[in-house]
Amino acid sequence: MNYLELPCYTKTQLKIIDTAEHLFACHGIHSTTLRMITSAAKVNLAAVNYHFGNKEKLIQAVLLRNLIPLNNERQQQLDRVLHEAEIKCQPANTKQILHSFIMPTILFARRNVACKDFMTIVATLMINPNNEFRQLFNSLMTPLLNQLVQALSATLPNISPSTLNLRLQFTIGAMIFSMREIDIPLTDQHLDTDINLLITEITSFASTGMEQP
Amino acid sequence: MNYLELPCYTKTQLKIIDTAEHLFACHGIHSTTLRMITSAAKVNLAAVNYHFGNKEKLIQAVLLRNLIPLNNERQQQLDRVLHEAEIKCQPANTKQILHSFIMPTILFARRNVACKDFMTIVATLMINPNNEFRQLFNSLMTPLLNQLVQALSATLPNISPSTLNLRLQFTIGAMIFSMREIDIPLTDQHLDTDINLLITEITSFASTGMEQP
DNA sequence: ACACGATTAAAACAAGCGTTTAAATTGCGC
DNA sequence: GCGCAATTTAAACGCTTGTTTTAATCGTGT
Repeated sequence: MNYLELPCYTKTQLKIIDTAEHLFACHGIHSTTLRMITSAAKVNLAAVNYHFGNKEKLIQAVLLRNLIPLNNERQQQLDRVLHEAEIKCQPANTKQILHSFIMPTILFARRNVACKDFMTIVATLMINPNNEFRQLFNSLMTPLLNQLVQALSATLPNISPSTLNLRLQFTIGAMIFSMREIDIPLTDQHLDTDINLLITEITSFASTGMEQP
Repeated sequence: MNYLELPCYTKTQLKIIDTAEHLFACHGIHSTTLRMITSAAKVNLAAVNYHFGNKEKLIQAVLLRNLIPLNNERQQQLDRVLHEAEIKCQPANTKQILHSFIMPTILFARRNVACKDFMTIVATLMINPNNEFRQLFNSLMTPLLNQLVQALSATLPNISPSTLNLRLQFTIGAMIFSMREIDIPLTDQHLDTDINLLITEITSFASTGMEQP
């Protein structure tokens, strides 16, 4: 359920999308100009309008190209966890549920530079309230997040759904802030934590916080 | 220590700063034009350049006007917690330390619309890696955050400083995402949680996560 | 009431923006 | 190898941006 497909792009279109993705993350979506994108991608200025229609549709293409596979993977992991729990006739535990969301996200963010860049775009989207792409973003995220809350509710029936909502929000915030080397000026040491350690750390951090009475 | 002072502004300057703060949060710093600011503030277009020099210095003024009082308050709370612990001749507990940072932040974010708007700007700043104001931001935050890590280290000597760093990063992420009604599409219910409940929730969420073995 | 610095006002500036146009070039089926 | 559609190119479009300029107005000390 909810598995979405992607259009297939030509080489020029991919050059543009790849470059745009990186520049969007570095300088922000609105500060990135078509001239920056096309000159970095070594294509003509008019190529964006020719291949995508306009700048906004290019942004949407960047979002969809990354969010659809990522969400498909998250959905697959959650389905697996819920299915295994169903077999054992008992609800999945908190750590498993959160892991099904956190693990694919961190793996994606660490896959390569482009993916890491993309997560910066997503983080900016989530934080900015009046974003024109929020509706698109929400339509992609809502089904999965609702399933997560539902699964958590089954596992933690003593905690009210509104509290679970709040704590899931905390969890997503913690995850987003852990994904890239956000230079929170804690120390000057670079945070290139081992990826498996990072996944375990954030999952147990969120789980213990989620389960507290 | 580390208490900084603010310049005092004229009425016109304040009108501009107030308006800019709101528009920056709504549309992003770079998407907000001087014409948007000056027309909303009902001042002349040239007023920004006359009073602040240029747009960048206006942005810095907005940052300083909010961050300096907020950080002074955080510093005061941390000093108080550490002082009380010193009197009792035992390290402050995790919850107290985190509370000294979280409580002033959430109170500030809920003070009024302008403050809430400002936190959106801060969140965007923290997420975007190549931001031109990061250096200014870091110079304001580093001293306080280092003290926090140090205090946590004294309380939780069995947890490595790098792990504490990571978990403090989680904590800040959770806090940032809880501060404004980020429309994470969980449910369509509006998240106007009671402010004291929110502070307790996030403090204990972060504390239990911080203390796990 | 006058003078003079501080502030506001209106207009213009060059530069950069997204987009469009029209011509040049490419690539592939026949 | 020709022809035609797909793509690329270069140039220009109208518009908005941050900033500057020059003139008008304000406010206060004498």
